[in-house]
Amino acid sequence: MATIGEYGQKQVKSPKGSRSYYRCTYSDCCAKKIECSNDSGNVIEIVNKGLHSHEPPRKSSFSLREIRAASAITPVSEDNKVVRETASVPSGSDPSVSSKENICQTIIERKRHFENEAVEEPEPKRRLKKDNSQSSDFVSKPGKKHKVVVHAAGDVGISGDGYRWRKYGQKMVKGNSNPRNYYRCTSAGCPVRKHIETAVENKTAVIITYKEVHNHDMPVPKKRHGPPSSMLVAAAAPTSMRTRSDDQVNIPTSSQCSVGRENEKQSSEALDVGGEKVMESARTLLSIGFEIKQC
DNA sequence: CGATTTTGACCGGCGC
DNA sequence: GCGCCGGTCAAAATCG
Ligand SMILES: [Zn+2]
Repeated sequence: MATIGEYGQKQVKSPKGSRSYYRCTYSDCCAKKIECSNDSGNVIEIVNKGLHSHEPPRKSSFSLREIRAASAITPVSEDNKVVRETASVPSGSDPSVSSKENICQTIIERKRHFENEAVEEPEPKRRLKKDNSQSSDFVSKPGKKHKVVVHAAGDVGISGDGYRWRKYGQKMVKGNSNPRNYYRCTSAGCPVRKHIETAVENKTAVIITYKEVHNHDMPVPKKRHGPPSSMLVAAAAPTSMRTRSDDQVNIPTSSQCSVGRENEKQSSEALDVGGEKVMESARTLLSIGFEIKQC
């Protein structure tokens, strides 16, 4: 789907056939050309997309990424920013497995709790056809675990878990105008994956979904020269979110410039799937959403 | 020059 | 069985 369409393609099976794909070298230019050739070498189809809206090649001393970000035609750029911030923040829960387990347990508890509760389906406007995918998914999902999304506000410190992540994909998901980013732990043999997506509404909110658990120590201890002992356990603080179901945790500190939009509490709270067995075998899902205030 | 991002293509599942 | 959709791959580009 992407910005325009990606209808979902399937054919073009054999990677053999010449499928030359050209793109304008200009980073900001969307012009693309695709040449589809048959095995015989004859060009069957040529697709030209986009228009060259730029002057002839020229050297740009600015990094392309910055230019892209600067373009900021859509609010998507914010997302990138968020991601970057995420990667830079240290703090992390305890590297030990126990802490993670704790967190998982907490999530599960919440999930169950909400399961009984009514499912909120705001959808003020737009999408009235069969786009009830969200609600329908939740309801109809019988024995499917997957997805435990908890919306909890917290300190930005949580965003950085201290691990190195390599982005391996980005996709637009239905029902959300913001793209979802896919990350994977850079450590070899570590199956941990992470999805980050901006909330449907309230671009300042981000939903992070962790999958699996790390089987290695933190590769990025380079932060403080001091002894890395005694971390801030309060960051995750699974116990902190007990009792009150709707922890409207507002950002205590670091919530400085709210820019144009004020702090909408909004609170999407938790939504999840109706799964009986949440964690199956070695599969552990953990999703945490939190709000980020950026200047 | 290696690590990481970018991005279209591809795959497999599921709903209709 | 087709089409939609979420997730992943991998080559090129880019960063550090
Ligand atoms: Zn890892």
